[in-house]
Amino acid sequence: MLSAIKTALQAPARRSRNAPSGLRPNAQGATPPLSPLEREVVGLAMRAGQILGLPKSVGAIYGLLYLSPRPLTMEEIMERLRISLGSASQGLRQLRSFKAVRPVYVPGARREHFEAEDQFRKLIGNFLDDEVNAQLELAGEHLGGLAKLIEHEPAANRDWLRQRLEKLENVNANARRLLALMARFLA
Amino acid sequence: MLSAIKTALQAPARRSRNAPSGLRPNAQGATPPLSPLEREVVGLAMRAGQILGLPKSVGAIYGLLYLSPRPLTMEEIMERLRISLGSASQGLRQLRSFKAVRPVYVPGARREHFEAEDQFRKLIGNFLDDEVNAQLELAGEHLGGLAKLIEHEPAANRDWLRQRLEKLENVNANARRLLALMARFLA
DNA sequence: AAATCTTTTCATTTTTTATTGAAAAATTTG
DNA sequence: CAAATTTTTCAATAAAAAATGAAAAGATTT
Repeated sequence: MLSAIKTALQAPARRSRNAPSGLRPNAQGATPPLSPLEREVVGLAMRAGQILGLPKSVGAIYGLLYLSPRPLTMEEIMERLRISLGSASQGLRQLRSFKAVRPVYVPGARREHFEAEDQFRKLIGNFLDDEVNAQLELAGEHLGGLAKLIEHEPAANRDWLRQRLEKLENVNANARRLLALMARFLA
Repeated sequence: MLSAIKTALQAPARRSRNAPSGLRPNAQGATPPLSPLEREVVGLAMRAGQILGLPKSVGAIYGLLYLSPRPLTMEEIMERLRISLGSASQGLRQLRSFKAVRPVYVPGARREHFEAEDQFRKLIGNFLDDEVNAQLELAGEHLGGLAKLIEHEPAANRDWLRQRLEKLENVNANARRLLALMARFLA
């Protein structure tokens, strides 16, 4: 686990005196450590994200924003989670890419602020579309080309292999149906 | 990617002369390289497995067995996929643990033989039960304890935080419903 | 348009995960 | 029950993934 986040999650560590490199300290001054509630929710989001194959820092950012009553800047995110500039930037980019997080206009603020999408329907819908469906289609295309490779197999196996490939195609088709069912459930 | 599997997938490489360490050469003699069809299906299984968070070698083993008209021994799996003893042993263990592969009795054979479970209903059902459901329950337990942490938050935020936590609990409940729906679809 | 501030990029470093293979354990055979 | 064979375990290594932070690029202000 990212040791900085581990630290942020476990120890109510005191904030380091030095500003993170390349950015000047937040105007407000001290960044408070994560509260117990925040630690829990950030941890939860990290685990949930990992199931979907996201880096821990990405889940952590989402968790922090989800529990924040006001939009946060990238700098605040960095400081509170104790992650680097690069992680914060890339994590936010990834979260924006599937609309789990959106930039919000904050009047008079120079820095960009972010807030979490809290409609999980949308979140999950996007994920199913972008990730799962894409994979299914890719697999479907591959499967199409396989039948003709059977000719290169020993004659004795061909019928059996044909059955197996057919079964794979059924699975693909059923997976699409299941996906559609899930989409309906979410709507 | 595991370079040996990469090799096995791409080059119709000639079998190495030396027997793999610790095992004497297969009685039948030469192990044929993967056929084009096998290469495709093994690759497909690797990718599918990765979506579920499995190591590539595990997906590869399943793919090879899925396309094999007869049960294979661990040694045959090692040789054909060109993976190590340890990977084969651990991969088979993992596959057996969620019943994607089962040992088959082959009369007169000393070595254990394996075949792939080809009923994807069962496979997916097991996966949903063991992995997804377990995670949901874990998350559910965590969520239960969070409400009392709200007391430690600034009073001004408490109502808002309560709403957010409530939403999370709804999501958890809905996810369970969705899981039940999927189970019904599979049956 | 120079200076200042903010964000992105990306080569390097760190961390995590997967693989290997020798040794230990278990099993089977004679 | 000893020898031979097969399977599992696990410490070491290799490969892959994530995080870091300095430098480049992009904005905004004065």
